[in-house]
Amino acid sequence: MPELAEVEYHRKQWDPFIGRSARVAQLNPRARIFREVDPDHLVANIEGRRLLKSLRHGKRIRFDFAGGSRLGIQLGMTGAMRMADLSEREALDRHDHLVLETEDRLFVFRDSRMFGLVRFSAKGEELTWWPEGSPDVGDERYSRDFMLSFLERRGGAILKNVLLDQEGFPGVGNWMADEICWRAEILPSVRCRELSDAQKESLYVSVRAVSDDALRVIGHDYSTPPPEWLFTHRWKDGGLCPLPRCHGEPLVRQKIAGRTACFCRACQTEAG
DNA sequence: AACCCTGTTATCGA
DNA sequence: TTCGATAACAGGGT
Repeated sequence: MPELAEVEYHRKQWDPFIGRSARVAQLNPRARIFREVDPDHLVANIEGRRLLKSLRHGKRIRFDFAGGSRLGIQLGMTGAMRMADLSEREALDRHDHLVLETEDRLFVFRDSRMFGLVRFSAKGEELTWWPEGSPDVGDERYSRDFMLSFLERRGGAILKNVLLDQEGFPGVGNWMADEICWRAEILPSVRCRELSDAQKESLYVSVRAVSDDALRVIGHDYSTPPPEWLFTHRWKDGGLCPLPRCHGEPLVRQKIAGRTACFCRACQTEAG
């Protein structure tokens, strides 16, 4: 389920862990999420070390432990972080692939489909999996120039596809991409090089606005977004555009660039 | 029972 | 090179 704001919410679920150390209570080394790490190495360098802080970049989470160990978590389609009471130790799910236990809590990473990923770097090992120095879309330092040069580089590609590219729009997923296009009043099927300057400006403003709104509402406590967002209507059969200007045009669902896109034919246009 | 999925990567061919 | 379509991953919801 997770993109930018959902990932932020999941990251915070382990906040009570900060300042404490844990032992690994459950880890299935054959689970696919460990395909890029050596589980023994990970365990040896995490157990007994205090968690110092957590960070997020786009859809990636990072936990920094005392002694220089860094644990990376990517939630994939179905990943979830949670805190649980010690009493739940006997009731763990078969998809709870990584469970850390402090003196009074369990901290669980669950992922049923296992499209998620665990990464790890001990002290001195290179952080190849963490993007440094390129702000994600939820960061106010995410700049116009960065977005514009990425759009230029991918000029021949379909906008929806480019919005989903984590290199250019770190954190954007399927619903955010649709929400961004809808707020910018641009059809998701346009080629990037067809966008006018005004549309590109509108796109940038929408990227930042959707990211900030999502972090504020969903990232804060997983609230349901208000009906003013496309979000609330996009999966409903017979969903109507909530913008007053088109008087409730039926929303269209269509596969674009391999993913289901949802848009309003009246509000969103091709050319600027 | 068939079909869907808020993600990512590899591969093929245009 | 760049892009899009497709499959694959593996499970659960409708």
